[in-house]
Amino acid sequence: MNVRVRFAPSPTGPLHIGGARSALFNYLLARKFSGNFIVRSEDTDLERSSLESEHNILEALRWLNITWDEGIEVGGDYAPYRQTERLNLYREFTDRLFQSGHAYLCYCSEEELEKEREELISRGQPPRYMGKCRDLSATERAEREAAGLKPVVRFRVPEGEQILVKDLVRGDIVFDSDGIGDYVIVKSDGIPTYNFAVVVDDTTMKISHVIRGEEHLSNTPRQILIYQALGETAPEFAHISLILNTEGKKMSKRDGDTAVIDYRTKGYLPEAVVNFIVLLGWSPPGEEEFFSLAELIEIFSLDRVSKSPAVFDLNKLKWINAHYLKLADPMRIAHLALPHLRQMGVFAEGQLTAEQEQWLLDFVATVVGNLSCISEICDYVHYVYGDRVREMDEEARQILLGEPVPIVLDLFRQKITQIEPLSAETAKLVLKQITKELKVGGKQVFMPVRVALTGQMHGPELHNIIALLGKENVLKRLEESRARLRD
RNA sequence: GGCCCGUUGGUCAAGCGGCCUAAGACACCGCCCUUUCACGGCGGUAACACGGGUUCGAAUCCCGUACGGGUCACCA
Repeated sequence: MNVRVRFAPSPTGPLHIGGARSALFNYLLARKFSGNFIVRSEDTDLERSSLESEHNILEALRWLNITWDEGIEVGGDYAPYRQTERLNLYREFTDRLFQSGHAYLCYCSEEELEKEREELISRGQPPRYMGKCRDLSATERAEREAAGLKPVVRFRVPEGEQILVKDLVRGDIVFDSDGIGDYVIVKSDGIPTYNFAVVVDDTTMKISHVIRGEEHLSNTPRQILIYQALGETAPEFAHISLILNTEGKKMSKRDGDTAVIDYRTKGYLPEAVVNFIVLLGWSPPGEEEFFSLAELIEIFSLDRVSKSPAVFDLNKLKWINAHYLKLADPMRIAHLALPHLRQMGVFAEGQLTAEQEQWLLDFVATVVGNLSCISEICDYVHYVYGDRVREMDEEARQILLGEPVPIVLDLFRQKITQIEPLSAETAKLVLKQITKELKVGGKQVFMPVRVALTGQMHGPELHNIIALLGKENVLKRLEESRARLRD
């Protein structure tokens, strides 16, 4: 069987984590079985849909390296791939449903429907449409038309039927058709609703597997009913669990960091985000946890997808990202870090000089092991850039008050002044010589120099700091610390 | 409220009736390495929601209860 899967977001906001995971699972399955992955747009909500959101979603997918064979911007045999461009098709299918008696026009007003809903709830019944317009006669319809009422099209839900949803991750689920009221399939403005359009699209695009979020599970029987009315076979379904925030609620825009693209600007690597996302709700067969997209295609399978919801754990994402950061080409990290450093004023706009480029590369190399995302590099700038020493805390001051400190710092200044050229290697040598000449422990040398230079007791490798700072800044910082000591 | 889904450590999760005195990972804590932070290495704390069955035997199967979630739109 030819595997054809799709990701069909509604372009009403940026791509969020949950959507990215649905897209990823679909993509993985398509690649695994040499099938097709389709991306389309469910933009029938004219109010909230925007091209901007659509762009954002596609951009985020591309960033994650989730590519599609058919769909928006790439085209394909089943184009168009935007629902608002497929209106004629939906009309055809609506006609088919009218002809077979599965659909009818409904003229009920919003107020009427609201009243009905309230009554049902107060009687302890599920709110649903009870079928008032089900069997309107031709004259009754004409009356309402004459009164200027705009009808919607409703689907006639059969009575007393059991609807079986065979779900690839949750097993068989049975729904009772009596719990479902006749629902709207075409709005009064002629635009189809989701439940109808999705069926028309999936069936005409020959979709074989529908992998989507759990929130669609209770919609599935409605859709199956339409497949049956149309005489089409429904695809296989797989409903994956929701992704929750730390409070255990469904992740929503309000939680902030839900937009995938934000992770790019914060300096997460796409391979890390993919690796993290796939581990939410899917578990690998072995103990290895790091996977490339290519490896995931090999080993991914729906039967290791979890039924229970997963909480988004930023700690784990950071850890995974740190891992990929260490593996990545320093040049790549440098380029990604550049905008952050420009923002901090370390670099002006425009082309870097060869010297600056080298400095950037060295900087990245000395701190990349400590980063869990690239924007954190900003926290390290003060160590290695500029001639001013950072405000120091009491503990650090104490270090400078130590007995042999002036001698150590003096000797250090002398040697630094003389050394040519000043590099990480020569700086290392200088430090070593001082411990030898003064016959003191390493800590007696390193700590005072570190504090005098950075104001901090912690930080990157000292010799790298010295080299990155450069002779001039080192001497200025030394002078500043000495002045402070005298106060 | 009806229907539907879910419930293993703080988090992600393995587990598909005996291998479970429940794996692994993140986080946390400790130790080692080290001039510092980190990286790395080693170790530790910590869980089968509850109650009934079924079975020689249940985290695993069944039924209830509780809790969480989804859905019931002219949103998708």
